[in-house]
Amino acid sequence: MRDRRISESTIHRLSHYYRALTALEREHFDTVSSRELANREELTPAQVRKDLSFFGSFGTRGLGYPVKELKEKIARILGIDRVWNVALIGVGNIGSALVSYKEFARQGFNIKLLFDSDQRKIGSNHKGITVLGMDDLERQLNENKIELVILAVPASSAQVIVDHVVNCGIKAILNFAPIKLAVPDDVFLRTENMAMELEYLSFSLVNNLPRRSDRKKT
Amino acid sequence: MRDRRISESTIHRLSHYYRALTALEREHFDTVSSRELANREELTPAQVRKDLSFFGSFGTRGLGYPVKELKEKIARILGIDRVWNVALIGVGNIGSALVSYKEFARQGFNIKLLFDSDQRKIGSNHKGITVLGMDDLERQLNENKIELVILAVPASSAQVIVDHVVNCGIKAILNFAPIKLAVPDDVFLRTENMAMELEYLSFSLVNNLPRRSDRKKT
DNA sequence: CTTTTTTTGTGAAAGGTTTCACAACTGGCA
DNA sequence: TGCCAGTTGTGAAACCTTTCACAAAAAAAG
Ligand SMILES: NC(=O)c1ccc[n+]([C@@H]2O[C@H](COP(=O)([O-])OP(=O)(O)OC[C@H]3O[C@@H](n4cnc5c(N)ncnc54)[C@H](O)[C@@H]3O)[C@@H](O)[C@H]2O)c1
Ligand SMILES: NC(=O)c1ccc[n+]([C@@H]2O[C@H](COP(=O)([O-])OP(=O)(O)OC[C@H]3O[C@@H](n4cnc5c(N)ncnc54)[C@H](O)[C@@H]3O)[C@@H](O)[C@H]2O)c1
Repeated sequence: MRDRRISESTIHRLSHYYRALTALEREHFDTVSSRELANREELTPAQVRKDLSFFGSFGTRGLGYPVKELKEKIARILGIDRVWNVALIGVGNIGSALVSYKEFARQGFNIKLLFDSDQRKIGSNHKGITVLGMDDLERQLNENKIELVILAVPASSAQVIVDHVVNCGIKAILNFAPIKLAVPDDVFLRTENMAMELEYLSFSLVNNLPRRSDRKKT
Repeated sequence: MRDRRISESTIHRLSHYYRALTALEREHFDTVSSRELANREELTPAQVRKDLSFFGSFGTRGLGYPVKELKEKIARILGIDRVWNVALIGVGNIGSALVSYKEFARQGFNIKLLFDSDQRKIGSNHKGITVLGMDDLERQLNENKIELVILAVPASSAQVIVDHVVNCGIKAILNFAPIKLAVPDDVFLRTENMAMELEYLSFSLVNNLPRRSDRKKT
């Protein structure tokens, strides 16, 4: 954690390394070389070493990286060595799918509260969590120490709700509505856009690109 | 469509332009400047002009770009000026959410077939589409001229199914399982990884990055 | 204990993307 | 008709990311 401005690509690759290390741990590897780690996620050894070098020296020359330790270090860097309290707003098609997504819980993202504006949904139960109404938003977010909000509402309501959420002091939002949302500079916002991925595939098909590419700009 | 190798970032930005142009059309604008287009999607005017210049000269100096025409041109480039027949495999939490996703249909991605291996799901109906069993896969994909497959099955079965799908001649796959899948070089594969986006937010929070960034590498 | 093998960590080079800056062109107006 | 304001299209520059290549270090072999 020196002076640097770490690139988004590097951070995304850390997520890949974390996933590969989880598998390696399960397979009882004690150490792993940059080459093996790279192979598992379709990257290059040099990239692995360069990425890790931004954060310190974790390996042993001639031997490689200690699997368990490196995994913990990366978890630390990514901030997933702890539990994050998450609220999800909009318990519709995609919202209710996300509530059941085990990967989130496994990485420490604990969906603790659900909100919806639909009277028929308020009070209903999803995976043991009761859906709350929007009027209670601010108090509930505070009382439950929510730090992260997932937005799964229609595009037409998204900006209004983001404003509200930001007003409650939330600094990180994952948005699923396919729309550009405005937030203050100190709020982190990421937007998942699945249609965009399909469009990329469609472009690839009609242009018959010479080489496929998985993952989105690492 | 000259000689070039268009970057992934440029393609993703074309999707953004398309979205902005759709809105501009609805608002009855006839022309739009690179500045206005850039503002709407939080990009720079120079980038808009550079991106478009890879594909031709669509604007008029002193005036800007014709909204309707540019939108059509971009649809053409992205390959969304036609209907793509899509099959979805794995009608679980996320799979059934995706069936209801209107944005896909709106952009010409027509989810025509649903598959699942679960006996209880086979024969059931989602948005008017009957879920089929996996043994019928090859014949159905061929008969229905499916060109694109969405995979929403557990990570543990994903590779086996991809192999099967590739064997049926499918050249484009959108995968939701958080796992690295192997496909031949002539098959386009994209993997949506939502946990990765949350991890990026978590990293941002603990490292208090100086500036937020929406969208994934443009 | 010495040599060989392996593999990291990292400057430097190469490659790629974004931004700059301005000539060239268009439309409108006098 | 000539001039002005506006805006594109695009080389060149600046910036950023990836790959290369190798010295340094450690482990393994002899
Ligand atoms: N369905 C998908 O697979 C999918 C995929 C990607 C993105 N998205 C996007 O996710 C969003 C939700 O999609 P969906 O298919 O789940 O729609 P949906 O209509 O099923 O769900 C939206 C939910 O938000 C609630 N809601 C509406 N206005 C609200 C408000 N002001 N405050 C609180 N809750 C409110 C509704 O009651 C509903 O439960 C949309 O923006 C959509 O474009 C959906
Ligand atoms: N739930 C989410 O919000 C979410 C989000 C992102 C990614 N994902 C990923 O998407 C995938 C599906 O997640 P889910 O929550 O919908 O799980 P799920 O268990 O609800 O659905 C999986 C479906 O796949 C079917 N299936 C299993 N094996 C199959 C096979 N061999 N052939 C055909 N169908 C088969 C199952 O019958 C089930 O209907 C997982 O890989 C998950 O990690 C889920």
